[in-house]
Amino acid sequence: MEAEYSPRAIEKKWQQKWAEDKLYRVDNHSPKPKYYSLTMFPYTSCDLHIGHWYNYVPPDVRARFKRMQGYNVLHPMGFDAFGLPAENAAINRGIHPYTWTMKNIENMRRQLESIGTVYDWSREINTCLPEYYHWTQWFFLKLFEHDLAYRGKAPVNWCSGCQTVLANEQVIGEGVCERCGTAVTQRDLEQWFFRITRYADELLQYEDIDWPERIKIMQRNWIGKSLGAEISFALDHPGVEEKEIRVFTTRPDTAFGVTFMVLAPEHSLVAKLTLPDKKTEVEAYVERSRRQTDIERLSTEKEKDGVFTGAFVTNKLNGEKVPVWIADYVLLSYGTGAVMAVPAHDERDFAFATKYDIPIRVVIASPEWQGGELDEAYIEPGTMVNSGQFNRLSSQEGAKAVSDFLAEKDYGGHAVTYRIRDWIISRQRYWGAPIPMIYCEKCGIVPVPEADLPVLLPEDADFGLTGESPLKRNEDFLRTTCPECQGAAKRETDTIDSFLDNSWYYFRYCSPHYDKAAFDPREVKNWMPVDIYTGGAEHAVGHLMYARFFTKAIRDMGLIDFGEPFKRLFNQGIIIKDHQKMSKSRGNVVAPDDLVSSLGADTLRAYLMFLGPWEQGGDWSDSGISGISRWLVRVWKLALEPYRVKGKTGEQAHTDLQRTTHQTIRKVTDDLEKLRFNTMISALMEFTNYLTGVKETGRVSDSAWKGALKTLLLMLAPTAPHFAEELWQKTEQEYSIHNQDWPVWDEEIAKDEEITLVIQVNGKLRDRITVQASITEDEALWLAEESHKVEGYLKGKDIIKKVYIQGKLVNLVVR
RNA sequence: GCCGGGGUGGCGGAAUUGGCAGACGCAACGGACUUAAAAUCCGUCGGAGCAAUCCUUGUGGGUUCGAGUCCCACCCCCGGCACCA
Repeated sequence: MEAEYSPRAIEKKWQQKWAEDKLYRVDNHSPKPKYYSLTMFPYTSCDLHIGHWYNYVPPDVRARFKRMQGYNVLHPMGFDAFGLPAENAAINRGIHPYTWTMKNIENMRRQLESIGTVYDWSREINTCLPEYYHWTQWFFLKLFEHDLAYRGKAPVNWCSGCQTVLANEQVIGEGVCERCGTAVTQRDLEQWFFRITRYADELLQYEDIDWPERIKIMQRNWIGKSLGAEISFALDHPGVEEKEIRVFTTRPDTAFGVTFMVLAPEHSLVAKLTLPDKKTEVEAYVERSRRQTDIERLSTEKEKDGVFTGAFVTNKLNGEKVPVWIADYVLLSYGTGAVMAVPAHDERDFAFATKYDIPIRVVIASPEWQGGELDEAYIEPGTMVNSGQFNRLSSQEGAKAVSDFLAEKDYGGHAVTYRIRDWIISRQRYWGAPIPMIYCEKCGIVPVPEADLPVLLPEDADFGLTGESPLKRNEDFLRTTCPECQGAAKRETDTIDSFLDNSWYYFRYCSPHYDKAAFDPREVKNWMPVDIYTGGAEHAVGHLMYARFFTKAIRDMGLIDFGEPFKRLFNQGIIIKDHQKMSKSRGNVVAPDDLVSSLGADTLRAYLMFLGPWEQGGDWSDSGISGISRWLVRVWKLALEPYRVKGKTGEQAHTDLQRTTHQTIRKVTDDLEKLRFNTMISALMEFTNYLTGVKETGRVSDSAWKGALKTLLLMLAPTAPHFAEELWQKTEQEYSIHNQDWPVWDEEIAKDEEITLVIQVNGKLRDRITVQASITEDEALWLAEESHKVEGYLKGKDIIKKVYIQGKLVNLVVR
């Protein structure tokens, strides 16, 4: 009797052997076709939980499958190591972020190794090491050189919890910090920006990539392209230089219905326009909106309010004077920060006008409109009325006609506006790559020369949260000399948003230790773009959009010749427990280390893939995993307990075995291609059950049996790498199973000889008969009508129609 | 409110193009083995009914010879966005 299946013993053994043999070393110069399989690298936190495994195991299985299929597979792993959480955790524990991060990485690497992943660890990257962030800084300089990085003052998102500025993409839900949940407020600050808006239009193009519809929609919404018109309103105000205020509208067809204008409270003209007797009220309103958090300010429940400035502008289209108000429902950051208010055709304007008793004039007639007053805003398209020469045009025609007219008269014209804002990358925190810029009194903003990179992050820092970078308090760091005039100068002390680190890591994997540049262009040409990228959907408008922007930006610098980094994107679901998200506070976290030591990595790998469709996630069940354990033990016995031919071997048993084997190869291969891991496991289980029956009856030759068993082990290898390797060795096959070819199927052999013909009467199942797959329509119909079970349903009725579906069914329609 | 995804046995989930609903597994129940239990093996397992048979994929309609699958209306759950002029 062979040894029992003991995962603990075999897993360690093989992991060591594979590492010694450098089995997973990726060769850059292989003649095989390349396949770049990328999984979003983890943020360095304390521990990997079962959710991480759910992210890493299925791609690992697929990468192993692709290797066996003959591809040269790059399936690397690394760590996203800079950023606020590490710094916060380090502060809380009173240790240095570096120490904390490196300790975590060590643990995470150990955990990732323990699950039997195929990563080539010689390619590991770590974003917080100088050999990496040297090039993050270099890219910053390149973006600056190409006018894609600039310093500017703008109202920015401020998180008082993290004491730093956040990018728009890091503000989530109703305006809270994605890291700490604190309500975000606005501050006017000088910051570094990346000009992602320059790529807004190109980012809307998805023709060349295979991405989930959902992610594309989220990005489209985030970019928020709106077509409309910009319209100039004449301003003639004592003591004010500006002679116009421009607004953006998506409804130029309503321009004759403007009865007031609203400026954002922060608009630069507010102070200049406000009449002396309105000053107190206006200033109080501006002050109040400045202090509100975005949650308060943007709450849709809040009643719209505002203040009249006392000023008027003239609508150039009809010569009417309309009052200028300020209100916080108008955002400075969108359009021109000013809107023309058309209360008859906009809900917000309607509410506002009703509240302050401002006239409401209908300029778009609905088909039902009789000329009376409106009870609510009519926002649908209609026919233009009260609009001078544009009357009787439809909204659509009118919008174009009005815009054309505006352009002709130089009153404005067609315009496009985006919701997306430039990417703020300054962080007033320690744990990040220093922004490689120098401020010189004489020369102004001077980039650090490339030769001086990296600008090292000093080890000693005082992490107290003050709202300013801790680097500012480090004199050795702060004081420097100007690269241009050699005079005394100061360094930029803010650090780079870690989203830049992870916007280019997949380029680094191609040549992870290259020290002459961020990447070796030949290796990038060899490996990029990524063939499949897998990870969580939460990165839809953050990381995934930044990475696309980054790739397009460096393409335009001539560094690469493609604009999309990830050909195919796939988002896995999340794994839950007892219908709830796993979290420490709920106490329902499944700890993988314990499961590995009790059940084994292979069992856990197979179970994670079995519990549900990968894109949907699934419900973790402690008892469910025992089904996988039992299955693997059954396979173990099937392979190791001797096979005995019983009686005469039969031709039929042999063809059956061949057919089932080839059908299983087809199913498993297809499921792996389509990332349908749960049904792949089912198919392997069915095949196991089938082989158990074959073994019991013993009607196939010893060699046929061995062949089928070998195929089963090969198909198991990606899922259960240690288990399959052990059985491969025990059945005296050549090491290593992971270097074998993936089995292929023959469509002819996989073909069914016999089929079950379904007989229906009026669409209801009445009989099934087993027939040759080659049956003709006439034979099938004849058999159906002759069926004993069907007889009763046909008695006394006329068959008015006979439906025959090749190889499937007969439906007799009777009356 | 808008945009995605989803709703199938006690549970997780299967079901190419509209063609045998419930694969595979868990749990449960019955049996074998055992002094006993665990493990293992064999069997049953959507509901009603003694049975023939009938009912059954969130609800209600529709198209079709035939609907889990397509169309219309609605309900519920999950995720995202939400004053964007």
